[in-house]
Amino acid sequence: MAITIVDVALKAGVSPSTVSRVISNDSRISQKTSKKVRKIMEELGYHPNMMAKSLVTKTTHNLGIILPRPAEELFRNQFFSEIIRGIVTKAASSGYDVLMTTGINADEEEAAVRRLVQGRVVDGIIMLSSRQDEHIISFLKDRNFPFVLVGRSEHHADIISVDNDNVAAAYDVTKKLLEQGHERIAFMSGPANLTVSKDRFSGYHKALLEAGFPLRNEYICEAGFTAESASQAAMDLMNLKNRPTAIITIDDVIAFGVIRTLWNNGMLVPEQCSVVGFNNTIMSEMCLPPIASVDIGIYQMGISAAHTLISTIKGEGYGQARIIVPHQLIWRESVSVPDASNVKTTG
Amino acid sequence: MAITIVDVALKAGVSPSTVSRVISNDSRISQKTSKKVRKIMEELGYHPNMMAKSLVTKTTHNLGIILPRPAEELFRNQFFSEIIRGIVTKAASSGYDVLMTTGINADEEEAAVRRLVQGRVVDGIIMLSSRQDEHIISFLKDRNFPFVLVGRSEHHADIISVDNDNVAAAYDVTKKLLEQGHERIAFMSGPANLTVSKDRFSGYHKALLEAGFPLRNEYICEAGFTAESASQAAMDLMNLKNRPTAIITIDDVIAFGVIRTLWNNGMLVPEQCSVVGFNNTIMSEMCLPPIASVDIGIYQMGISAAHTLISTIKGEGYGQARIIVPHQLIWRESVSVPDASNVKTTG
DNA sequence: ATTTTTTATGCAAACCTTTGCACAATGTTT
DNA sequence: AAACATTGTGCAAAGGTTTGCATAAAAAAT
Repeated sequence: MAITIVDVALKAGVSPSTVSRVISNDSRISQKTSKKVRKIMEELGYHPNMMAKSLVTKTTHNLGIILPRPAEELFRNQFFSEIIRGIVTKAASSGYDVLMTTGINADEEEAAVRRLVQGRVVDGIIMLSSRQDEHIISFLKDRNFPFVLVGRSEHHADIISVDNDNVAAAYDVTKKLLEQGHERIAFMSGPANLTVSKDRFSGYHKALLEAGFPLRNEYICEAGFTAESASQAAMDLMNLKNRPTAIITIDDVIAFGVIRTLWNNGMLVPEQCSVVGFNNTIMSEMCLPPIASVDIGIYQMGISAAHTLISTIKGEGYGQARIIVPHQLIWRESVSVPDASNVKTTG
Repeated sequence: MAITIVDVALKAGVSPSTVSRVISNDSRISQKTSKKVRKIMEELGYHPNMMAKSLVTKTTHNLGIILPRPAEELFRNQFFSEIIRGIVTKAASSGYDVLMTTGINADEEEAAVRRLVQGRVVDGIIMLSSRQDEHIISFLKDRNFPFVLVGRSEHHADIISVDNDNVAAAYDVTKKLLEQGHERIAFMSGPANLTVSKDRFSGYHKALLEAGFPLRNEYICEAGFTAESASQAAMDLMNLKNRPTAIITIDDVIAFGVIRTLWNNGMLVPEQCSVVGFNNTIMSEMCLPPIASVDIGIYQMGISAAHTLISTIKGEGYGQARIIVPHQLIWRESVSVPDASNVKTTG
């Protein structure tokens, strides 16, 4: 039988209420009593039962994370370890623990959320959105339950979210390539229906327009989630009469696939073609050549998400906000000024 | 005000006990009552308050994970996302959530553990040991609190742990290289004080002995945690009169560092020297050339750890066990049969 | 028709805290 | 010395479940 607050009270010759007040540093307790009680607590190795505490305070000091469903696939993407690291770090330093759960399918996922929310298991929830969780978002909103979305919701504008600006990031990358003299810049997305694909394409498009270059369909292509999936698209690009001098890819993995494909076919990066990735994963700095990429501040997003959620739980403002974490271009050897022989060709 | 079990009971015209029994599928409840109560629960959107439940059952259905302290550094290593993925997946499918916490320093870490254990926040704990947590292990053991260690404890033999066999893995790698005709095999560890460095070295040593080859000091060297740290050691090896025909490194990152260093100095892998990594991270399959590595089943370790912990919590056996997850050699292009011109040189 | 067994339900205590309110003791003002 | 303010503590209710035991109703056995 574990030792409780009344054991401490008895031994200290005070009431449980007093012990409770000592623990919460209630100003009304005298120095003397406080010291005495603390000593007994120490002696007995007392630690409050959090369940009992939560039951009365209606507070758990837990932050919930719903892991994206096909955990299998998505976890590979360094994204999740990075963001969770951010969340846990911030949470811990604010006195919160992080509770993770996941569901095998949409129904189970929703059940998990209900369990956490209605079962009062967590004080707030961070949704790692990579798909349509609109249903769950509605559920949380209806109940006015504290939550923040990492990413972007298409249907709900009036929620708290933490995200990066993919349009701006792609715009910056494209613009920088243009400044370096590249004129024939290709864009290789992931699966086209992903928001991130669309957003980054927009940025690319915008920069091109601004610089007065037309959008050329043969420079726009699509890969999947894997390096292999980039192969065909890469070769198609390089077989064009006016091959691009630079390729912007939507992810380091795809950039990797492109570089490997070119290499396998006797073409060097960046000599024959510059390649840019996204997300600045370990891979990008390790590759030969190291891949220029965009650090979209994933760790920082985790920190921000936890911070914002905790503020919301405590009722310190927010309530509605869209927090954008700044990105940063990381220029590496996979990019160079376009080769003279390539540059002069025009489309 | 949230809706409680008595709201349901009232509306269904039964007592709270009955509702409780309906929820837990108590066999004594009649079909009719059960159906009636379930309908009301549905209507009212009732969900039990887990805190209250935990308070009386002394059970939380939470698994705790203590994240290694310098979370910063270690998280980079894909290890943690993999293992957590395994843990969460298994936990979820067994009706458990996973609660993560961390401490900034040793004291905070211990405080966190006490909070979880004595505060009855979790039913069991998974320790991700990468350092001396002996103190915490003692604490858990003394209290007879369910926990499993991922890794190995030097001081405590009689605990449940999940690990891979690094000695055997390195032995297998070395043996395979010997079989391919390599005779001059170097070994590059990480920081030498790490258990993993020691174990893998043992395996290497053992295979060499068995094959009748002497241990040659100039072939044993040490790198750090990063690719850069491997540079000097790699060049030292290649500058030897009898340069090795193969290098076994303790981690893919180090293998990567070696490959890059050789490349920068005009040497090709595997033509000039074969290189083997460890851990089979994304990097190893993405590298040019892809790195032969050892899959030590990290995801599977997560699964096993969660599985074993849950069994222990439920009192289904275990109690003391050392579970070894099998490894698997993943042979890739960074290894080839030694070049004839290299082979004939002898030391 | 009575007793026994079985089946289905309810009562109330217990789990461990926190906290509003009342109260006692001490110190301060008139 | 009386009235008042201040300070420190305790009482008891509340929070939402589960569960051992008792009991009522129904079914089965005598």
